[in-house]
Amino acid sequence: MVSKRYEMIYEVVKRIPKGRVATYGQVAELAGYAGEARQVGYALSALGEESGVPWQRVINAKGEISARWDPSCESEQVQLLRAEGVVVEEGKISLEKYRWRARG
DNA sequence: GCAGTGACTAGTA
DNA sequence: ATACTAGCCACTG
Repeated sequence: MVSKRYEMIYEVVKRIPKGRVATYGQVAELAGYAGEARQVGYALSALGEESGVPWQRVINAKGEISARWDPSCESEQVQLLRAEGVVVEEGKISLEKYRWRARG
């Protein structure tokens, strides 16, 4: 069973529209846990592929995909993002173009 | 409660 | 521009 904070983070991640991305800090802030960017990544690490959470839409402040225990997931995340229309170049994403805005 | 760890971020060189 | 360092706060043992 995950912590309540994790569920809040998952809810925010699920709110990220298709073809958009958000940074860890942004997700944390929207979830009401500003400054806990690390916890966002930590929470996503506890996710499963069947969790229904679009974890691939969450990237770091540099627009890059943070490495996990398995580096192969990096390429997989890129494929998922590209499938949604997000252009990924050299493993980086233009935050200025694809960053999600909760305000609409 | 203490110590170690982490899918981060911002600052400095 | 890249590389390194410090700060951050919650989870785990």
